[in-house]
Amino acid sequence: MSAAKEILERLAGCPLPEWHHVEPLLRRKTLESGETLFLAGMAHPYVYFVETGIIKMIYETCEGDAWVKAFAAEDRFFASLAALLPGGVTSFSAVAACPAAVESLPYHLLDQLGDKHPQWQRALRKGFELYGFRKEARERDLLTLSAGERYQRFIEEYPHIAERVTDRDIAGYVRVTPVALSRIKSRIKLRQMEEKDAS
Amino acid sequence: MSAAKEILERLAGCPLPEWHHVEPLLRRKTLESGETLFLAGMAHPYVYFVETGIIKMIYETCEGDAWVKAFAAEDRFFASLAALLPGGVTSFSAVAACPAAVESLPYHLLDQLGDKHPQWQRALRKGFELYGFRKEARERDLLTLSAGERYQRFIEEYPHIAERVTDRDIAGYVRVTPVALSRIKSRIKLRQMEEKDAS
DNA sequence: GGTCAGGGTTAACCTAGGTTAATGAGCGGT
DNA sequence: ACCGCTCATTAACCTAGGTTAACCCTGACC
Repeated sequence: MSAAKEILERLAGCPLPEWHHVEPLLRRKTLESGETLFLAGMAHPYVYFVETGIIKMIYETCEGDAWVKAFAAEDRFFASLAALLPGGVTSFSAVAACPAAVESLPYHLLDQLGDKHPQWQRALRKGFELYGFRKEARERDLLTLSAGERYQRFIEEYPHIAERVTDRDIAGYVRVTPVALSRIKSRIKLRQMEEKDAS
Repeated sequence: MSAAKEILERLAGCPLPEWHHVEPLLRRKTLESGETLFLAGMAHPYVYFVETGIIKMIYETCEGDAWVKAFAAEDRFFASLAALLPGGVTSFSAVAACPAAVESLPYHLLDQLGDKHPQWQRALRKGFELYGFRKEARERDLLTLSAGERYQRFIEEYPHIAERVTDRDIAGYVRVTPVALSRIKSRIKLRQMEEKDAS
């Protein structure tokens, strides 16, 4: 069973018809750590499904910083929404944060199947619903939390990701420099020591 | 013609069937500036359509800050995605940033119509697509731009909103305090003066 | 007219995080 | 074993923004 099928049918909540039309267009790709899946600026209307490993989506600024928009680990799907819209291009790049295997499908195929079958349309809508839900949470964290709080929430919420990517990437996600993240970590350690001493 | 119908049919790209089933559940509400539409923490599975005015969506922290997630002006729709999901609650409040009139529809109705008619399902999917697209852009701005750049982008991209809300709300959107925004503005003014002097 | 409240500005001070640079640990390649 | 690389840490210094408080302006209300 392909990761794509599993993920899409979980979204739809039912089996999806015409999978035999999908199969031949499903591309599988394995990536080494650090290998690029796609680059910002490309027209890239594909949806990805993570089979194994972790993909990081990054915004690269002209100053050379690389801020991490999101991580996608096993069983997640992702895409550049901007690139799915007609004539759109990705504003971020996707890079393997550790050895990974992904599957991809062209969005126009999903779009067509959506117009033909309510089950597919439902899967797509649920997919966008979930995507929006995640983005809403990310936006809230960036707006309301301090850097230290964002770090703590990240390691609590995604421990399975935190332990498999570099601190550098975590810093990019938390939106601080690696130096600042190191300081934040030592501050936390210090506080934990103090609490232990007090008790 | 209601704002909701106009917005939804623009999303669908075609007329929507069974509008007579929608009409009786469509609620219209006018708000004075500062009046609350809904509060964070509520179960609130409704989609809103802005007829006139501007609604701000805000995250209120326990420290008493109010950060502005987004503004919705004329012809926009919005909802708390988290509250649309079964059992979910809003994590933000919606407040009129100036006198406003909105229409609302219960999401379960849209969900049902989506399951019945491909046109409705398409409208919903396009709606989520657009919502995700906007959130993606917001996330990028928060990750890659400095406070000053975020302010400049905001007044360039949404001049019709910028001139109708208070600086206090703009500061909340840019994610700085009103004091810092004032400083940013005077810094920009200073730079413009210098450029004029140089030329 | 006077008063009051809220928004915007400015100044003084403080803190968190950015910047640069030096140091050391881990690791693959030769 | 050695080199070279990347990553994490630490220190020194700097800057942007937070905090507090004083001030002014405007508009609503009495």
